[in-house]
Amino acid sequence: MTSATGERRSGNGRAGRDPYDLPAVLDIAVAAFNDFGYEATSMGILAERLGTSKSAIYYHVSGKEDLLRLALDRALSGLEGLLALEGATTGHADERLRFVLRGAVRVLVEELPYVTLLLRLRGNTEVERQALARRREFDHVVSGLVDEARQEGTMRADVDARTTTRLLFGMINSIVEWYKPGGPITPDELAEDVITVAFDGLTTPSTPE
Amino acid sequence: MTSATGERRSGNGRAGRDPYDLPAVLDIAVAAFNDFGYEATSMGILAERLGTSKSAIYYHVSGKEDLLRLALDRALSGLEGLLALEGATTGHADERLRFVLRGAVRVLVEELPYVTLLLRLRGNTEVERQALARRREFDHVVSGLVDEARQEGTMRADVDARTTTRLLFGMINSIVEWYKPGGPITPDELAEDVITVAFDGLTTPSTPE
DNA sequence: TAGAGTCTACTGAACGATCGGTAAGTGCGA
DNA sequence: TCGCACTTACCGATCGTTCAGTAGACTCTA
Repeated sequence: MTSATGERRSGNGRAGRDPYDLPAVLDIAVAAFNDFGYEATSMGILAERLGTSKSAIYYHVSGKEDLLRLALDRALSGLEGLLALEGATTGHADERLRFVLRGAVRVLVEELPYVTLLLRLRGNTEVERQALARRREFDHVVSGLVDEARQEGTMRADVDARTTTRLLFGMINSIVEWYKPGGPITPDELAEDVITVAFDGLTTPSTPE
Repeated sequence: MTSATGERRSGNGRAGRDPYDLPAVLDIAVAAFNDFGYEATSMGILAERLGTSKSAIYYHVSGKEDLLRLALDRALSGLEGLLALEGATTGHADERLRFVLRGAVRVLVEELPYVTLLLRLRGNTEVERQALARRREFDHVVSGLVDEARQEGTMRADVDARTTTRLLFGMINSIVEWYKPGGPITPDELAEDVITVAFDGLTTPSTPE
């Protein structure tokens, strides 16, 4: 028997297992959403993974969409918080951009399942559309940093600005599809690699002779 | 009334509309799968988009999963065909890699909805898992090219090879999420931009003085 | 300290809606 | 008359959700 929060401790109403709190339910729900996709995850298999009944979930949240809303808010809060930090608001655009990109990698890794869910949205429901709007706003701010860095002259201007931003995000966002925390590469190394590849490219650096 | 294949031409059994053939059904199905997600797309709304009944779809395909299988096969065939071309098999690794990346962008744009569907798979069913296996095999071959280019010395070796490949694919695959054919940027320009950003990075090139 | 009542955290059965898919019938051009 | 390309009607299964009930820990009163 695998229990998420340790052994039975009594104190609850029913069976011999710790009662779930909302964060624990959310963790397991988001993991399932990422495994199967949100739509393909039924409340039934969610209950199975939690080791409870379907209806028990409704004690903690008001429904399936509520789980999604809570999860997306967590991911978006992490990203939005990043933009409020000092490193993102002061200094040269080039430095601010690097700060935000490093930070984005950090948030992405720290909140991996939540950001993964966010990045796979399709916008079917109102909850999803609102989350997508917040995500676009984040993208928009970073896009502004790219523009500034180009005007500063530190960033190449022979590639369209929008294309640049999108390729940049494509690279970073792809991390959720393959990065495994606890693996051989640390989050800091990952952020460093992203900055290196993004700014300097894959070609062997020409050493001054 | 919007009709995909022109105006009514008679000749069918029931209503006054051209009969669908399989490719036409597939096109509309894949578009719907991409709009809502495969699981979230019901045969009912698929029929609605086709302007027919649910059961009419079953005249053309054996079921929902069959539509998915046909669509994924089309995307994968495009990518696999690319690896068989001469430019992908002869020459320096660096040149072959650039050829394949350019080609990947081309296939991605030409078969945009189909590749989009492929890149969003979660592996819930056997059909999806087999498609993912073929996709991994494609990735594996390109990954080999990256390895060769590093050994040739043309590609930087201070970033982990797997990480390099994944960031590269992340950048390219992200194209399906934002590229709109018929927009201001042509597929050739897009491929060129990808190669530029990937190999030379975003930093302003230092002009020899 | 007994007993009544309250609260938390569920259980199990059932709901109407919708799912993918099937069966049988049919208008119409060849 | 044949058969292509559908049609309407319907199937059992599963969906997210609701509801009444309840075991056990806790609090309050006498």
